[in-house]
Amino acid sequence: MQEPTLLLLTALADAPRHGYALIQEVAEISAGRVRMRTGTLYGALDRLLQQGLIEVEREEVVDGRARRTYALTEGGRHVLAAETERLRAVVAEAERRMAAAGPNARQKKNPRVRGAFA
Amino acid sequence: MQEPTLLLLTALADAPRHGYALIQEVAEISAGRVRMRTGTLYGALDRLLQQGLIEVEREEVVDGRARRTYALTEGGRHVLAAETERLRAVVAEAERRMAAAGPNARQKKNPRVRGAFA
DNA sequence: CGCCATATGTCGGTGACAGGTATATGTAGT
DNA sequence: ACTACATATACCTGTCACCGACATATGGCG
Repeated sequence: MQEPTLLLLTALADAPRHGYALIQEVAEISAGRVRMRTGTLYGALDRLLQQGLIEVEREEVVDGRARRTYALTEGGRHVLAAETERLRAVVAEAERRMAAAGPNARQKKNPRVRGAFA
Repeated sequence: MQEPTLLLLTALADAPRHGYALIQEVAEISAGRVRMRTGTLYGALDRLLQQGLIEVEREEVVDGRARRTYALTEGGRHVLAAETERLRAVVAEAERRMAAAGPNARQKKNPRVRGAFA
């Protein structure tokens, strides 16, 4: 599971939401870092729907615009819980190792951080 | 960045290691969950090398077998730190939302967790 | 001698995601 | 009235990380 998908499940964790609202919610959760495209969104929703992690809670028409609201299923909630648990363990391990190497980590003169995405 | 790559950086966080040792280290970190294939490993190493996040620390021949040892660069250490920080925030947010919905989360009769990978 | 662990690498396929485009309506600015 | 933007859905194509299989080679064990 990649980050966009994880953020989607997270955005649905406290309340059901429709597609467009999820884009905004994801942007908010990630502090503006992740601007999810519609292609990514609806592709991911289809996938999650198929996996039974989310379900269509209701379909309505608001102001002449169709709106489909999605909700986490029980299974989706379990997967999200397991995923966060797993990630927390990895994060803890990474931090433990960085701390262990920190004191005597050798310093190079030319870090030369090329494209570094983060 | 996907999990295999993150685990690779984590495995290098406390000490330099060579390719094959990284596969075992990753398995250990993930409690046996992730069994990294050589295709994934060397592809990822090439990518990380190119991005300047790791570097070849030394090449030697041990018992007739070539061994290439990789180490995190300064840049790689920064990226790993940023990545863990970011993930920690997402995990915290997901847990906060799950707790917020938990008390009154409606229970469905047919969870029907299909392939759920986690 | 065969099998396994160690150790490196390549190649083809798959699937998630990015980016662009299409469609349609309501709202706000000029 | 025209333009631009926000809301809201959906498809389609390309890219890239990862998977699985295969290839190659040495050393140790039974």
